[in-house]
Amino acid sequence: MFYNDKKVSIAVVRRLPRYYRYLGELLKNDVTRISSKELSERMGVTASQIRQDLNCFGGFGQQGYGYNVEYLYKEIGNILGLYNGYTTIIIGAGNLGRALANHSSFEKRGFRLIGIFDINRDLVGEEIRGIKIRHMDELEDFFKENRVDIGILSIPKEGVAEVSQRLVNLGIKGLWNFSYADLNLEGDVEIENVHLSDSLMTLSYKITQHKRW
Amino acid sequence: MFYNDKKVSIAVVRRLPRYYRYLGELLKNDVTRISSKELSERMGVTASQIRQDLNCFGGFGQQGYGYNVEYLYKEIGNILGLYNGYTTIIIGAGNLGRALANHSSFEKRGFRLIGIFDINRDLVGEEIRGIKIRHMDELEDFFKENRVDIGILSIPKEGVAEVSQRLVNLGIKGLWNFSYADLNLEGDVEIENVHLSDSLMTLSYKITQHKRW
DNA sequence: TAGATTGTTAATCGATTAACAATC
DNA sequence: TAGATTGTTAATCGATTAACAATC
Repeated sequence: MFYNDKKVSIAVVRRLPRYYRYLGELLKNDVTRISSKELSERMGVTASQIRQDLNCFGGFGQQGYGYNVEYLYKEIGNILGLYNGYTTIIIGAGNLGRALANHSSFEKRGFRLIGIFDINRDLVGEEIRGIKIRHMDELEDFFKENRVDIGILSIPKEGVAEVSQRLVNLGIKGLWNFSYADLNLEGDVEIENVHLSDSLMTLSYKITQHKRW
Repeated sequence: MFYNDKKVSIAVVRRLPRYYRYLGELLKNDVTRISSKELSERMGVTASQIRQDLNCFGGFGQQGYGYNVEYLYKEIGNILGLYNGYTTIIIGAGNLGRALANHSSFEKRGFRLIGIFDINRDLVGEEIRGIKIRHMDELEDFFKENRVDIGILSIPKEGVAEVSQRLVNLGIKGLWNFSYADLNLEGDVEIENVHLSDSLMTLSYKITQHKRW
């Protein structure tokens, strides 16, 4: 069977990492099989949704049995591209950039941080987790010597348009954007925005509209 | 007219901060009025969606004229609760907690950081942006002396269940959760999760499924 | 007034849930 | 085999888009 023709909605995709996380926990607890019903109860979603979601990518289960936890875990990891050894670089070695560089859980998911860049020459040469900070001028040379898949943008919004376009021109595949601007780029690149302020304001809304208060 | 009876969907709410951001930019550029059509073109959404979204909360526009930028900006800010002077505390003064503490843009949106807590006694007394780090043991006393609205959870997932329940028991209104676990709490609290790994995996999926490669 | 644009209803589209035959 | 549970189709629900009368 071929599933690559169906267009999978972003809503489904955004649920995959959560399935992956729960399956990882089950695996850690030596659970070998699970039904969509039991998983749905643990996760607080419907069993129907789980089966629909998974069937966007293939028939991973077995009637009367359920799903093999390890197999499903690996399949979802594969769908998410976690075994492709994607490399990342961080642009902007400020507080957020440093925090992300030190966040070991990304490595655990198969992402490899290979470079950190900043415009501040005072930081150049400093090392974070064994990776030295380079000046932005070295970016083009770095791309000649390394395959860089993902750019992590932890710079103020003022510089992000120019820098991101530069990365796209260098052939980067994806941008993980923490700067508070919407990227609008010429070229073929995937973008994932993390707008922390938006998230905090959403929480603020929920609190404000809460019935109890 | 009263709009407080309509249940506003989370999809609408999550778009409000983005409207707020664009309106803020317009205001900065001295634009005094804007139509849903023009705003829709700038933002890359439909004019219909903008009008529908806004009308969940009230009729902020005027036929034949459009929307007054400053008025709409302030109204949305008010809906989001940005003028309520919400206070925040950070739990976990590791890399991420520090980065969030130094992130001045939250203050710009009206949130006031009043405390930072950690279990590591070596950090206690240290100051970040003038706010000294306290030990977790001081949490209860701190609540006696301060109104705390929002808890920012930047701790490893192992401790988050206990700590968050403690905060809820102390009467916190909202939790902004950066730890890689889903909170499941007894009590009345609003939760907003920021699962960075999930976001990175979503980007990884987009790259992996991209047609060009 | 005439033109522009909203607020709002109706139509469409997509996502979620329910149901059940297939089958392990 | 009988029971369990999937894969998948059909029904429902909700969100988005289109249309247009109201009105500034």
